[in-house]
Amino acid sequence: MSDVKRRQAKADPEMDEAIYQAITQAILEGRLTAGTKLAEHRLAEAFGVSRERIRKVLHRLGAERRIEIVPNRGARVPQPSLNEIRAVYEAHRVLEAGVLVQLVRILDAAILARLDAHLAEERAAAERGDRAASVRLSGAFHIHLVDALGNSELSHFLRDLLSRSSVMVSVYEPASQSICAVDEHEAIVEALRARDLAAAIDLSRHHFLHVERRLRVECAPKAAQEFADVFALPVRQP
Amino acid sequence: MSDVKRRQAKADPEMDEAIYQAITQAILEGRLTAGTKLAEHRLAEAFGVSRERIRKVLHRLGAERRIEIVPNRGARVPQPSLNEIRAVYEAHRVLEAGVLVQLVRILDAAILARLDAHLAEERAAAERGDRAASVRLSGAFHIHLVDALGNSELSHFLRDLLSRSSVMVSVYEPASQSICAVDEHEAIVEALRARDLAAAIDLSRHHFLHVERRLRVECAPKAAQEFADVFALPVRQP
DNA sequence: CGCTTAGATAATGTGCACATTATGCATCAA
DNA sequence: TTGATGCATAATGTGCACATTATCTAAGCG
Repeated sequence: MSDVKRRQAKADPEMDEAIYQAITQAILEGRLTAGTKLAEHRLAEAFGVSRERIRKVLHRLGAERRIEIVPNRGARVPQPSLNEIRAVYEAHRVLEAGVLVQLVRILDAAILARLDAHLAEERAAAERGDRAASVRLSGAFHIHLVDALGNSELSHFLRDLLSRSSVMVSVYEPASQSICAVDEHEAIVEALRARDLAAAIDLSRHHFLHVERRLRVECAPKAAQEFADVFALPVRQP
Repeated sequence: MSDVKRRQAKADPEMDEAIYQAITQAILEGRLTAGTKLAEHRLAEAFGVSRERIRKVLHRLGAERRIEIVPNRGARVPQPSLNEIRAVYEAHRVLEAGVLVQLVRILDAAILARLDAHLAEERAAAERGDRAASVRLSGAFHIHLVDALGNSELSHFLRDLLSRSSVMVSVYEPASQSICAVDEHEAIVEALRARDLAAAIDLSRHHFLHVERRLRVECAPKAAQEFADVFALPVRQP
């Protein structure tokens, strides 16, 4: 009672979210390579929290297909096959075709202005050779397209696909090339501005085929990482 | 030790899956109406399992947006607003447009044969006035369309949308009308057979607009249900 | 009479102990 | 040397006890 016997941490949804974001970001940014074992005890120690909290986050990640969970055998960072990657890209391509169909119907000056502003930003990053920004902005372009519809279902699905393809790119994509050609993005917006639906869909299709063609089967059998190095923030001071 | 003190149930993923399916089906079939509180203790008692098992299933359902979970306040069957329902239908419409774009490219005799077979089944159900079968088959038509692409990502997303719109229909749709007109489905297949993409998209679009137009705001404030009646199977014999 | 508030009660969140299962390793036989 | 087998160890799954939070009720006050 009055003892300092044990102190139970109060309900803290922010901590759950912080751990969730930390692991998600680590996978997206490639700090956690494919195939890495995610042991509950190790993670609990690295974050300085109890094992149950890690367990809850891990199951949530498993339900969202971001990690792979095998009963009684724990969780791993998935190593998708080339076919699964192609399926994700194809799904993105199919979805974007549908988005374009709807977009030409509701297109107005405000939407075009937002897309133009993004293209300018993207081109600036490409011209100054900022690869990190280029990767981020090339993904953001497709997010802008679907967000223009204002449909949270579609936006959520696309972000899910994009987060999955990001980790895939980090595994299979040769790092020397830029992800998306800015020219192709600009061409899509021009077709939209001209209300040329067939052209926009065709450009989008070829754009994705270009990206898919760059994929190579390059397995990255990196050594096991130390979680304390992967996650910078959870260093707790005594 | 050797006592019959307490017996821990061995790991049983099938039980988890059974409970998950039971709750999902109950929501889909309308046995659990919108707004019903899903108390952990009540569910544990109804299924005859421990509270932690229910808790795990509930969090999984919450992650998939099938139920609504508020921290420290428990889980409820969601009562979506009319706008949210429209968003789900719009997402379905946008996705199907993209599916049609890809479908006309890979269309062959086998796919058309499967679609024709389904249409015959659907028309037979409509002509004999089997409303239950009509509802089921009209949803299955759209599943057939996306499954023809053989992309599990797209199939999974569409099934998710369909399961969400099913519960919505049970809440908002007047029960006297059939969900989908078979004629409209047949017209879409005919446009596909003629490789007329623009017509197919337009037919699909109007088809969904017809369904959306039927939606009415009809709140169903039914009385609280007894879980023992809702879930038939978990009656455990002593 | 209406509003606020304090206590009682019920439901959810968390940590821990233990059961169960998988894995690594040494030993032995062919 | 290679393969199989049994044991030791570690990791995951589950139930329970307790802390925390929300909800309900009723008393008190303006």
